[in-house]
Amino acid sequence: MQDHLKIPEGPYQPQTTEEEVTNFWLKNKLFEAPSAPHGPVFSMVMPPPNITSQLHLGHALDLTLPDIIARYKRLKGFTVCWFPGTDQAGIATHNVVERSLEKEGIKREDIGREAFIEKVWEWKDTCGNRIIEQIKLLGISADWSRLRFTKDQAYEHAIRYAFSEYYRQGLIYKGHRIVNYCPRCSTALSDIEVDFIEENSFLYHIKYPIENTDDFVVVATTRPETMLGDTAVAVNPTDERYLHLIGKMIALPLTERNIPVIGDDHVEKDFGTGALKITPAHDPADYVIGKRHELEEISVIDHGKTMNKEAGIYEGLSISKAREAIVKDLESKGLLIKKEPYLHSVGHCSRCNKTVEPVISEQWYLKTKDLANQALHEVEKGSTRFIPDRWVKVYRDWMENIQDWCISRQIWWGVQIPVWYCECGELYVHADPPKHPCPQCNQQNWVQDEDVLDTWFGSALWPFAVMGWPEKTTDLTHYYPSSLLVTGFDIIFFWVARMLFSGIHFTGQVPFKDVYFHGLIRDGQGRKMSKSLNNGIDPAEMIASYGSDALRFTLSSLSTVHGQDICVDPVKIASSRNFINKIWNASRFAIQKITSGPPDEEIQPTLWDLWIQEKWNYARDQVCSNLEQFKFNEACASFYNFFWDDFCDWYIEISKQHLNPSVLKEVLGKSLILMHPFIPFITEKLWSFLYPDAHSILQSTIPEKFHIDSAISQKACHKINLIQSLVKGIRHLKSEFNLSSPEGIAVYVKSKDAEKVSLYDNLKADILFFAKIESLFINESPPKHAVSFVISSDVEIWMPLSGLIDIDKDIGVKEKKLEKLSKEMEKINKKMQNPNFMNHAPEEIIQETKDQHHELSVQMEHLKQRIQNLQQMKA
RNA sequence: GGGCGGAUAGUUCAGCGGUAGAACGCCUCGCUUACACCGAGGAAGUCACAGGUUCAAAUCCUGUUUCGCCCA
Repeated sequence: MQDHLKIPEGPYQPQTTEEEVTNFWLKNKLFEAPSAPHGPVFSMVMPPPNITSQLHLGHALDLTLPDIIARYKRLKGFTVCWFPGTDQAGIATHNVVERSLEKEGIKREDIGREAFIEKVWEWKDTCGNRIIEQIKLLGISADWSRLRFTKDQAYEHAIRYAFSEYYRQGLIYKGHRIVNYCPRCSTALSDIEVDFIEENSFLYHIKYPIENTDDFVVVATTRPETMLGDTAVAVNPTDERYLHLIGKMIALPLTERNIPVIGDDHVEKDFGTGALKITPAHDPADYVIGKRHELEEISVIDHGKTMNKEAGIYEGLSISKAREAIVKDLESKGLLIKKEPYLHSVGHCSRCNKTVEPVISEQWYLKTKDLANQALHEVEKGSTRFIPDRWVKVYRDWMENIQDWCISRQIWWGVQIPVWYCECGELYVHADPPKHPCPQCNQQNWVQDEDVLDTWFGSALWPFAVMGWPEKTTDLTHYYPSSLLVTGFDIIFFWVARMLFSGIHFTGQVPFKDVYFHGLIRDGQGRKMSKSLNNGIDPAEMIASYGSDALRFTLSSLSTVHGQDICVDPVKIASSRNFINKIWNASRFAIQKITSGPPDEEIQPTLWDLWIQEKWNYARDQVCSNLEQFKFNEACASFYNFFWDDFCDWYIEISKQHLNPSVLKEVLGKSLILMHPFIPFITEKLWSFLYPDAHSILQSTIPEKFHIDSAISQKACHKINLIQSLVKGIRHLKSEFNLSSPEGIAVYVKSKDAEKVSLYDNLKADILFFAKIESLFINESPPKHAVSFVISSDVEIWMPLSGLIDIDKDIGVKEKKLEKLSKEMEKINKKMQNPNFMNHAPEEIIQETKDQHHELSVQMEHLKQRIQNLQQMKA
C-alpha cells in the first residue's frame, strides 16, 4: 500500500480507506490460495447467495464470521482456501424474472422456454454479480479466482453426473403419487418447501345418504369441493356409532357415484363427526388410507387450480368458485347441516406463500433412507461436529423421519433432468446428452425430460462440486473435506443435511469437519426483520455511514458460541464506529510519538511497560482461545477492553510523560494483528503507517507473547494496580467535591505498608499526572480541614479543601459506602459462621474469604472513625 | 401433541457453581499537548416464580408461568 507518512486528522473516514484497502488486497491477489499448498490447510466453502438477492444482514453475518476465522487461520500460518460462489436458486429466481416480465406485460409462455432462460441469464449478468461486489465491500477474503456459480457448465455437469450416478445405483426413481403442488409456481415441491400456517376457515358438516335407505352419515370437511373426488367414507372400526355402516354404500351427493364405508384405525373418533370423507387424489392422509384400501384415485382439480371434467357440471370453475357452488347446491338439497368457524393449518409455498394443493402426479424421487442413515451415523460419531451441538438433535429427528425427496420441478430455470426418452419407450440417463441412436429402435429422436431438478439437489453437491468434482482435481485432494462451514440453522434441512449425505455418498468423506450455526438477525427490539414492519437494516447503508469494520465488529461482538439470535440496531453500529475511531486516533497519536520520539535507544522498561506487555499477553490468549471456541463476542470483548481501557486510557496517557518508543510500537503493532481478523480495513491501513516498508498485515503471523519473566510481570501488574486504585480514589474524591483543575489540589496519602509507601514515592509524578493534582504528601499529617477516602485497609487519603466542607454531604457519602460494605460483610460473616463452609470449602476459597473479611472490617473501621470525626466537627 | 431456545440494570444482551458484567441510555463535572465518534466520576439488578442438590446456585436438577422458534 502506498505510504502517506502523515495520517489524516480524525475523525476516521472509513469509506476512502476501505475502498483503497480492498483494491490493494484484490490487486495483489492476497486471498488466492495456491493449487499446491504447503503446511497446514484450512478450507471453507461459502454459502452461495442467491443471484437475485441483494446483500442483507443475514449474508453479512454469514460471511463476516467465517472471514474472521479465515483471516485468523492465515495469521496462524495455515494455507487458507475459501471457495466463494453464487446460487441459481431455482424457483426464487424463476419467480423474480417472471414477475419482472409481467411488469412489461409479458408472460413466460409468450416467449417460450429458451427465450425465458435467456432473460434469466441477462438478469444474472446484471444483478447476480452485484451481490459479489457487495460482498467484497465487507472485506470478505475468499479466493475470488475460484468463484463458482451453480449453473457454470462444469457445475451443471456435476449435477447431471450426480443424478445419473444415483440413478445407476437405483437411488433415483420415477414415482406416481401425491405431492405438494404450488399452483402459482406451477410446480411440485418437496415436503420441506411447504410451510404450515394456521388459517381461519370453516368446517362443513355434510350429510352423505346411505344407498337405498333413509339413513345417512355426516362427514365434516374443510374442503367441500373435493367431495366430487371422494372414493370412500372411513370410520374407526371401534366406533360403535358407525359399526353397522361399514361395508354399506353411500350415494355420493352431486355425483352419480356410489362409494363404500370402510373401517380404518387411523380415523380419529373425536375429530369432527368421526366419519371421514376420503379423497385420495387431493389429500395426503386420504392418499395413504386410499392406498391401504386400494381405493380409486379420482382427480377433480387440475394443476391445483381448476375443476376438471371429473367434476361434472363444476368443470372449469376455480377451486373457490366450485366451493361456493357446491355448498349452495348442498344447502338447497338439505344436505348441509352446518358450517362452523374452524382454525386449521394450511400448507403454503415457502417461495411464493400461496396455498399449496396436494395433487397426484409423476415425479422423480431420491431414495433417502440409506443416505440419511449414513449421514446421521457420521455426525453421531463426530466426523462432523455441530456447534452448538443441540442442532444434532434436530438433525437426527429429521434424518430419522426422512421421506423420499421429490427432486423434479416443473419450471424452466434450472438444470434439466438428464433423462432422454425415445419414442419406443427406451430411457437414456447420463450426465451428457446421447450421441448414439436408440439401442432398441435405432431412431435418433431422443427427447429430454422437460423438468428441472430441485435447486437444492445441486446445492447439496456444493462442498465438492466447487472443487471440480467429479474430476479428480488437485483442489479436491488438497482442500476436501473442508474445515468449517458457517451458516444459519434455518437451512439445516434444506442444505446442511443434504450436503452431508451427498458428500458422504459421492466422496466417501464428510464434506466439512465443523459446522457453526449462527443465530438469525433481528431488529433492535428482537423482532424479525420484515418488509411489513419496515424494520429492515440495509448493510450497504450501514457500511456507507459507519464503515465495514464497524458493521463487522457489531456482528461479531454479538455472536455467541450458543448461536443466539442477534439484535442489530444502528445505535450499536454507531457505537462500534466509535471504537474504530478510537483505534484510529490512538494509533495516529502513538505513531506520531514513535516517529518523532528520540532514536530507538535502550531504555530501561518502566513498570508501565512491563504491565502493558503482560496485559497484551493476556489479551492475546483470550482472543485466540475464544475464537478457537467460536466465542466471537468474548474475543471481541477481550481486545476491546485491552485496547480501550488499558492501552488508551493508561499506557498511551503515560507515554505522554515518559515514552518508550519500541514498546509502544510493538504493542500497537501486535494489537493491530490481533484485531485484524475482526476489523481488517483499519488495521491494514494503520499497519502501513506503522511499518511503511512492510508487507500487508495479512502476511503477518499472530505474534508470540512478550517474553517477560512472569514473576517480574506479575509484580509489575500488582504495583500498577495499586497505583490505579490510588488514582481512582483521588479522582473519585475530586469528583465528589466538584474539583476539576489540578491547581492547588493536594492529596495526603497514608499507609503503613513500606512497600506501598516507596512505590507511591517512586511513581509520584505519574500519580500527579493521572489524578490531575498538584501535590502528593506521603505519610504526612493532613490538615484538619480535609475530606477523606478509604482506598483499602491500609491506604487512606485526605484532600484539604479551600472552602468550607459540606460536612453533611460528606457524612452522607461515607454512610452510604459503609452501608454497602456492611451488606457485603454480612454475607461474609454468614459464610464464615457456617461450620460446613469452613470444613468443606477448598482452602483457597476459605483464605480468600478470610482476607476479604479482614479487608472489609478494617475499611469499615476507618470509615466509622472518619464519620465520627466529622460529627465531632459539626458539634 | 413432541422438541428446542429465551426470561439478568431503563433497553439490547454477556456470564452458566465461589463477592452481579458490557454496550447504549441516564445523572454530575470537564474543550487537560490522539480522540466530544472524547475524558473523569456516578446512579441503576430479590438474575421470571416455587421447590431441590451443594459448604456455596443467576449458574446444576425438578416443576410452574411466560415469550419465541421448529416439527407433526
